[in-house]
Parts: sequence; C-alpha cells; structure tokens
Amino acid sequence: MTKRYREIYEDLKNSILEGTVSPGEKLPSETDLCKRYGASRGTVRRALELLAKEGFVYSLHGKGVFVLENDLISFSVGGLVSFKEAAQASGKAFSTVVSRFAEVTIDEPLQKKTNLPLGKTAYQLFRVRKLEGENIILDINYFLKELVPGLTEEIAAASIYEYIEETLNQKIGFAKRVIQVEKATRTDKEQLDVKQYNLMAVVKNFVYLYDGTQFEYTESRHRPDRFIFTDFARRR
Amino acid sequence: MTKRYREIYEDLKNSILEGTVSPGEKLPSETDLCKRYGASRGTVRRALELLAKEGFVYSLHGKGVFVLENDLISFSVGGLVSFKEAAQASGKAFSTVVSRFAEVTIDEPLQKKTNLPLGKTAYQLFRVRKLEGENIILDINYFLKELVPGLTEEIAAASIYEYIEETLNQKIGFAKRVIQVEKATRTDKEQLDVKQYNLMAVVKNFVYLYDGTQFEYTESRHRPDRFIFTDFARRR
DNA sequence: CGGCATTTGTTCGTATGTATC
DNA sequence: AGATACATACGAACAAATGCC
Repeated sequence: MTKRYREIYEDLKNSILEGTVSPGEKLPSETDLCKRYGASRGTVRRALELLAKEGFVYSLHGKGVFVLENDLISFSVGGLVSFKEAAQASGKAFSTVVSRFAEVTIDEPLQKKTNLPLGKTAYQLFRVRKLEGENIILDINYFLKELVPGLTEEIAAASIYEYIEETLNQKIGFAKRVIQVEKATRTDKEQLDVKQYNLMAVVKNFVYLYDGTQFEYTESRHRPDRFIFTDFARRR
Repeated sequence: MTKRYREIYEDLKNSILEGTVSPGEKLPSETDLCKRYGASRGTVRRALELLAKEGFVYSLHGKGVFVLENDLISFSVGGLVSFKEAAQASGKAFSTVVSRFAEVTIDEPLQKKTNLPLGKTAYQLFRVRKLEGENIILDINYFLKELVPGLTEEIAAASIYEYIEETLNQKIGFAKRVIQVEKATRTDKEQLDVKQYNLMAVVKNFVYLYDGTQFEYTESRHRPDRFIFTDFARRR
C-alpha cells in the first residue's frame, strides 16, 4: 500500500522544519492541498491531523491551518522523553553496564511490585547508566521468560526491544507509566553515586503486548538532581 | 451538528466500562456496527480510533477489534493525571486556599523561570492544597494580565480555565510540561507541611494559546511522598 | 497448497453543516 | 448575503491480513 497520507504528512513536516513555511503562517487551504498532491480531501485531512497531533500545526474552523512554533516540540515528538532519552538524543551517550542478569520466580512481594503473574519465571536485569563519570541511573527490568525466550546478556546490552519486535516478532501494544519519588534503597546506594541524596525519582513501566498480556516491568531509578521528564499536551 | 461519531464512542465506552463486553472479547465487526448504529463505516471507524487512542480497544488487521483490560486506564484517560487530579476524581476533594494574589512585573530572573515576556505585568497567585489535614501542594501561577484581564481572587478560587475559555473566549492551544525534583525553598517550608523532606516534586507548565503566544506559567510543587504522575502510552 | 469469505486499512468523490470574513 | 474554509457524514471501491475449507 502506498500510504499517501503519510507521504503528504512527511512533505508538509519537512516544509515546516526547513522553514519553507514559517510559524504563524497559514498553510494552503485543504482544497488547494488536494490539488497540489492530487489527493482527496479526506487524505489531506488525515495528514493534517497527524501534524496537529504532534504539535506542528493547529486548525481553526473557518479560518485555516496555521503553523506553530516548533522549537518547543522538536524534542517532545512522540510523546515522552526521559533524561536518558534526551541525553542520548543530544549525543551524550550513556555507557551502560549490566550489573546483574538472573532468573527469578515471581513470588508474592515481587508480584505486588511488578504486577507480573505469580509463580512465573522472569529474567531480572540490573543496568547502571553512567554519564560524565557518574553512575546516575539504575534500570531494573523484569521480562517474562516464556514471552521473551532466549534473552542473553549480550542482547540486553544492545537493544532488548529490537530483539522482541524483530527477532521474536512480538508486537508491543501499550505501556502504563508512573512517576514517583521514593526513598533511596540499599541497592541504589550500592550501584549508584547517590551522593547525599536519600530520595530517588522513579519511573515505573508496565508494558503489555497487543493481546493485553503484560510481559515486562521496568523501574528506572534516577538520582533526583539529574532527573527531568517532559511532555507536550494538546488541548482537546 | 450531531457528532455521531462521538455518540457511538460514548456508547461503546459505556458497554466496556459496564462489562457488557469483557476484556479479550472481540467487538462486532465494523460493518455490523454500521448496521447497529445506522452510520457509515467512516463514522464508526472514527469512534473506534478514539477508543483505541484512550486505550480501551486495539484493532488487528484482518482479525477484529478487541477490548483491553481497563482497570489500568480508567484513571489515565485524557492523557495525564497528577495526584491532584486523581484525588479530585476519586472524590477526596482538596480544600484550596489562595495565600497570595498580586501583580508583578516580569523581571529578568522571573523571565528566565517562567519564559513569559520581559517587562509585562502578570498576576501572581499562590494556592495551597490541603488533603486530609495536611498542606501538601503549593501551586504558583503567573498569568499575563493583558491576556487574562479582570482576574480576581474569587475567580482564582473557582476555575480560572473556565473563566478564560468561556468568559474571555480565549482558546487554549497546547502546553509543555516538565517534571523535576528540586530543593525545597523557603516558601515551600512556610506554606506547606514539608515535614523532614528537603526535596520537592515539581511540575512546571508552560501554557500557550492557539496562536502560539504563551500566557501562563504554573509550577505545582508537591511534597515528594504524596506525588504520583501517571501516563498511558500506545506504541505507534 | 490454492481459493474464498471475513475483517481491518486506505483512498476517493460527494454532500451538507458551520464558523469566519 | 455571499465566498471561503474547516468539520462531519455517507457510500463505494480496492488493498492487505487472517482464517477456514
């Protein structure tokens, strides 16, 4: 399939990012865009919807479609950016050390914490992220073994998600994310340079496959002074 | 206008929340839904897209549309929920006290903090949120006076957004949100029951009108033990 | 394996409603 | 009032994935 609406979306997005159309300006009307791209109105509107959802444009009934400032949104496209992702995007790569790789059985306290099914076996992973000489983030992962078979330390050091989606051909459906501030644990103090801080910023991820079964729990524990989380929300 | 797609969306959402259709089950096919609601396929699909975006259902090409577990998402519909919003939704209302209402000029440090234009006048508002006998959240707002004229303490105690959208007929476009952990300030300690905590979870909001002008900066400072932030993300 | 029905995904053309100027 | 522009809705066709026989 050609996915014409995506082509139009990409083309308009490029015009905006390259500055061919400037913030505040009006895009050509939908009917004009239909002529330009030789597409139907529905297809053009679908492209515009995509742009609006990502914050590049906004449309006003009866007036037109306008281009928004895009310096704000360039780094928040896709929804959510943690410090980790932001640092990686800016080129300051973390070095990552896998400090623990084990198999564990989900017992009751672990079930309560991870929401994974009781009695099942999971891979348990600790990964320490170092930036500018300091150990700043501790990632703790639990993957259900039966859903992610054959996971190795090498794969973990590379990209687990690539492995899941491309090698195992599993489709990731959705994730629930929770941010809280918690007391620093003994593990935090052992694995990280927590300095004087006794609290940690914690991002908890509950990740589900398309069929609604949870296969992962991940906890990302950040030293509070280096934690930042941004998002971009549209009204309506 | 009737907004048929919204009616269908609401009806299907209710069936899911009431348990008429259970998680894991397949919804009737799109053509069947067309017959049931007497609507076209495009309209039905639009309703289904809304449901998918909010995490109630997911659709698989060639198979059907399936209902997801919804206990997880019931409180995250709409994208983002702070502790404040969650507590309000659960009926545990906050009592709110406006502890400061003033006009200030945006000077350089304030410009840096709020991103509002230098030299302009803004309403400055402190609001303290009390839950279960403790002062837990300090909201600090700055509204540009020229864009929100006639704001009073009474309006502030009620709903500022209702005033902006309905009385002033201004349209709010989008918001950039940042979550960080910061040192507790003297103001925090004066206004809140911070207990032994010396850090605060801070949610900063930069809010823009549809035309791209910023009109508000809000900082919501939470005692870390009572802070929670959740979101729900779909893949692709 | 091919063939066929079912189901979702994409696109088109058209008509009508409603806000803005 | 009329022109323009976006919003909603309908109907039809074909593409692509799935499952069954």
